[in-house]
Amino acid sequence: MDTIGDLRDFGGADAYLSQCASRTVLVALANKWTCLLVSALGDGPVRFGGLRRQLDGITQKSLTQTLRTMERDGLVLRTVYPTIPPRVDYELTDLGRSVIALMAGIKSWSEQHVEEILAARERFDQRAAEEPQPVLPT
Amino acid sequence: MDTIGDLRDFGGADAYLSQCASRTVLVALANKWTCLLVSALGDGPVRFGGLRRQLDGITQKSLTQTLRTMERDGLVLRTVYPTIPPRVDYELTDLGRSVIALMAGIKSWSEQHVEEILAARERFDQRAAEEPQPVLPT
DNA sequence: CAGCATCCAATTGGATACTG
DNA sequence: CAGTATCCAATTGGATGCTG
Repeated sequence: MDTIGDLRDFGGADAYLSQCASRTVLVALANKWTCLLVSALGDGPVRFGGLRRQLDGITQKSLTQTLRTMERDGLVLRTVYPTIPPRVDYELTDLGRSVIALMAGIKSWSEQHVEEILAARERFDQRAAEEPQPVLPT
Repeated sequence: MDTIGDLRDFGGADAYLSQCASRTVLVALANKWTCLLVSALGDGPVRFGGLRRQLDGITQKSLTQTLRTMERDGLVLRTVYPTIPPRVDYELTDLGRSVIALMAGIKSWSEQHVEEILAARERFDQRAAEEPQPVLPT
């Protein structure tokens, strides 16, 4: 093994380092809307309105912003049909498709383990409430 | 197939729904620090200071907060040694270990595809700059 | 329909000071 | 060492109104 071989993963990128460009990629992926959008787009092209309905709770602003960022990052292809009223399709690029497994994985892990986590939260909050309070001078 | 069979994944949890508890789990996972912390804790117990050094750019406040949330969610086990000076170890629980693959996967995907994404960003910004500007009345 | 622009409230994040 | 507490700046997010 050569001396620097172990240090480099891929061209030396290391998301642990705040100045490494890969950190910006990780930040782009690691947020709820990107995760849910990649999952939703995993089945094929969807229109703006369709995504808005599927991602319950997202605002028009956040949807537009997240889609733009994903388009800029090369994850999403945006197709505008010059019809009236306008129609815009969004679909994953090859690059985008290569993250489906990870993003959909997070979504389904969340769904599979909700109960376990809710229980853990209750236990934690219960312990915290039972904890001896610092004595106050009476 | 029964009528509700297709609708339920796991007890009916669906992170697409804003009111579903699984959405809160997804939100907890889908952020940069949780992603990097799970990855960092994947190798075994680490002390607070060690994590702070490894996760370049994290503040003490964010580190404490994220670790507390993860502890509350049952992903992390916190062990305090009553020594002077104090020493605190953090390690993943079984539940936490079951997300390592996903979180570390995001980190390494980011590192593997940085260049591709940086190139996509440049192309996008280039196109945007070249776009015909709306005519202004002279 | 699929946006953009704007205003404003709320949450997040950093810097700093102090403690068992 | 491993925090807590606080203040304050910055970013995010929602609500609303308008447009090709």
